[in-house]
Amino acid sequence: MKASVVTIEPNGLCKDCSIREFSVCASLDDAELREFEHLGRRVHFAACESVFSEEDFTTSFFNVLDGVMRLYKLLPDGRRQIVGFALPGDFLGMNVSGRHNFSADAIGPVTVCQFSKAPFGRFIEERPHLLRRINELAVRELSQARDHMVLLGRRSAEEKVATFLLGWRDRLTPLNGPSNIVPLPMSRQDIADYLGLTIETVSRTFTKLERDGVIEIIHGGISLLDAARAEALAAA
Amino acid sequence: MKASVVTIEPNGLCKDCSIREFSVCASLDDAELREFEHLGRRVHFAACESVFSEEDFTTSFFNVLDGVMRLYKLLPDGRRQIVGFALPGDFLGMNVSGRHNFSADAIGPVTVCQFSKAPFGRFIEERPHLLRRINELAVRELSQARDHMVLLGRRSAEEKVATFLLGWRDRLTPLNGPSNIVPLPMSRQDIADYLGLTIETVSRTFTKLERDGVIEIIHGGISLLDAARAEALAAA
DNA sequence: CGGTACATTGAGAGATATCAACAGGCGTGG
DNA sequence: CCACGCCTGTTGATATCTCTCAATGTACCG
Repeated sequence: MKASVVTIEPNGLCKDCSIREFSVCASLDDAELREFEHLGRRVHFAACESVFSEEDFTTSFFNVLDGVMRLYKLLPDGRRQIVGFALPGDFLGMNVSGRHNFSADAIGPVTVCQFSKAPFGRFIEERPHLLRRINELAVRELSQARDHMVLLGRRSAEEKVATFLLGWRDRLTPLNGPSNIVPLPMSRQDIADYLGLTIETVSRTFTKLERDGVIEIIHGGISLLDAARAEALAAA
Repeated sequence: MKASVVTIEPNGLCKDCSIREFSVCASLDDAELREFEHLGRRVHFAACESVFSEEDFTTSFFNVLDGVMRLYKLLPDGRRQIVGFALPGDFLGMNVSGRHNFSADAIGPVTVCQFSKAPFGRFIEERPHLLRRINELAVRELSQARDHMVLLGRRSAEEKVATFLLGWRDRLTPLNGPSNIVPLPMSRQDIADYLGLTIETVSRTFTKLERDGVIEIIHGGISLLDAARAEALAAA
């Protein structure tokens, strides 16, 4: 959460954008895309930089192009709940109050496509299909949010960790292709704050899963040795 | 969660609808409203009836007119997480998969305005401002969902209960006007499943809050004696 | 009046948190 | 190139909060 010191570079072309099909822009045709290109600018963030903070006035929307971000809320006493991780293709900045309702920072180096609120709003105004796409993303997020509530409220530590690993693997699949190697760019503390646990419990649970032959802990992630058993532990 | 035995009555007029200003329909003008009237039908549900179930194919959208519903998800072993309570003005049925992603049943008698999916979809198609309104509701729900994640993942039992009581009071204010009497139409079990606690812990926490002079437990709800202290206990 | 469902209360158990020590990796600097 | 220190992660011992199991109480309804 360092101060924001970003680098901006000229936009690449939307049609070459690797994440276009996953993103809001998937709903735009070629002509619209060319117009759209002028609205966004590519911005880089270094590891641990803040992209925006809860309660900031929203001035931009962000489309994640590369890297991973943590999205979180803090209680006044410092307790933190990570409400999600943002991956390439994710769209951030929607709100009703004019303020962000969570904070976001880069976990590793991150590239985003940043859109100023007003011009982007005008662009949407005339393109209901883009609005429909945005709504679709919001509704999908809402569904994920509800799943996560179930996890936070009703699952044991082991179920939480197993569910997280499988869910994270599944989210990475469209980006990296299917694999049993699951990279975990976030820290144990991040995982703990995402799952509503402490760092120690996360660590112990990882170790237990490894002892049980479900995973192997490797540098920067885990290897999923027994996906079937992990599924069973996740309790659907 | 009884089988659905509903009664249907002819529609009243949208313009007389008491919850119109809180609802999706707030975005419609008089002419649209007259057309809109023909799309929805008023449907009643008795206490504990199921309105729809998770994994059901969505065939309708619902606008709650009267009563309270619990929205919940179940784990395979029966553990339940209530993901929200629906009040008059709430709009249900948005999804991306074509299936509901939670179950909904009436807590007491409930009246909804039910819209068949296809005609409603067509109506929206031509009215981007309605879509914008729906999107606004989705984004607001998303924000609430994230707040609830913080509660589930990072708050103590006492904080959870205090937060719930204050939040519930605030949600009722636009409907009933401000009051320190907070009706609780849902059971202790419902509250427990909403807060990620057991019924016993909820009961004990209520009792403790009463002993401490923060609330008084009354029939069908509580009286908020010391709102300031409750706010403090809720830890913002 | 009795029965049922819901709520409260109590005693004890258990899962996760807390507090504390230790290990390993990595970069820095001698 | 090695030594040191820092940061992250792991492991252990203990505490504590919430859950579980059980009993009792209370309101509603036939």
